[in-house]
Amino acid sequence: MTYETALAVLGDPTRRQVFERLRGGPCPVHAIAAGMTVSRPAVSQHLKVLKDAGLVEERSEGVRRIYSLRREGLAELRDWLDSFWDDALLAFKIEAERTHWQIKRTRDGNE
Amino acid sequence: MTYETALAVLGDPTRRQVFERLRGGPCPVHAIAAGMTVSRPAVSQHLKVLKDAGLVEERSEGVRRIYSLRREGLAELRDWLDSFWDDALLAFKIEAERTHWQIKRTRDGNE
DNA sequence: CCGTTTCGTAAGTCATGACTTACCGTAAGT
DNA sequence: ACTTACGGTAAGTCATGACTTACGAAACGG
Repeated sequence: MTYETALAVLGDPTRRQVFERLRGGPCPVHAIAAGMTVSRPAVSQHLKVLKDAGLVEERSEGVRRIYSLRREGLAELRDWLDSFWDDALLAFKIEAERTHWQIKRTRDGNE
Repeated sequence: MTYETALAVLGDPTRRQVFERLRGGPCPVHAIAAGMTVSRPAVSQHLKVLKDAGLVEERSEGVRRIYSLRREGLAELRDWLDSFWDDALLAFKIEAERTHWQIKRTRDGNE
């Protein structure tokens, strides 16, 4: 989805914990909940939010629902982050063209 | 600071709006609030949170407080995001352990 | 000086959403 | 068929935090 959604969804610590739990690989719900302090329904609810945000995908295996990470869901967020550094480069270039001063700066911004 | 903080802080839409407003360059508080629907104190409060998270920095100019973006505050979050792809690469590498592939994702900006 | 601009903080309100327990359907084992 | 494991959904509670207005302090202009 959008980077806004990803940020809002991953902003919650518990939900992030669920998300990171899946870095180890696909996992059924009860196994995710086992390592956490909150109840299993709470985990289910977080998984639904994560799924709606495209950060996680679900597959059925009998009575189990196996959830796994969906890294593409993070792509927009990553691009958004990168664009901030593009901003810095752009501003740097404009500034360099506008003024002929010698510029000694760090890569991150003004000082 | 940590990527957890960055995610929690940027999770709020209004706060993100304040943050993105600063992409255009340093800005005093009243000017930020001018383009928004919420009150000026609300903006101040968001700026405080952003500053505590290291995402923004403040400088005084007379009676004005000029806020500007602090891109380093995003670095940890970006690294965290990248690490997800590292996960994928690692798993892939293990999978293809017999063939000696060189996989590389290029990105500038690393200090 | 005195009024204005700028901004942070205090105090209080209110909605959102993260939990809980309870319940239901479904699949599998015996 | 009965029992158990698994997990989604409903309903209700409760705390967090995002707002508001009101106020005080600091710099500046007239």
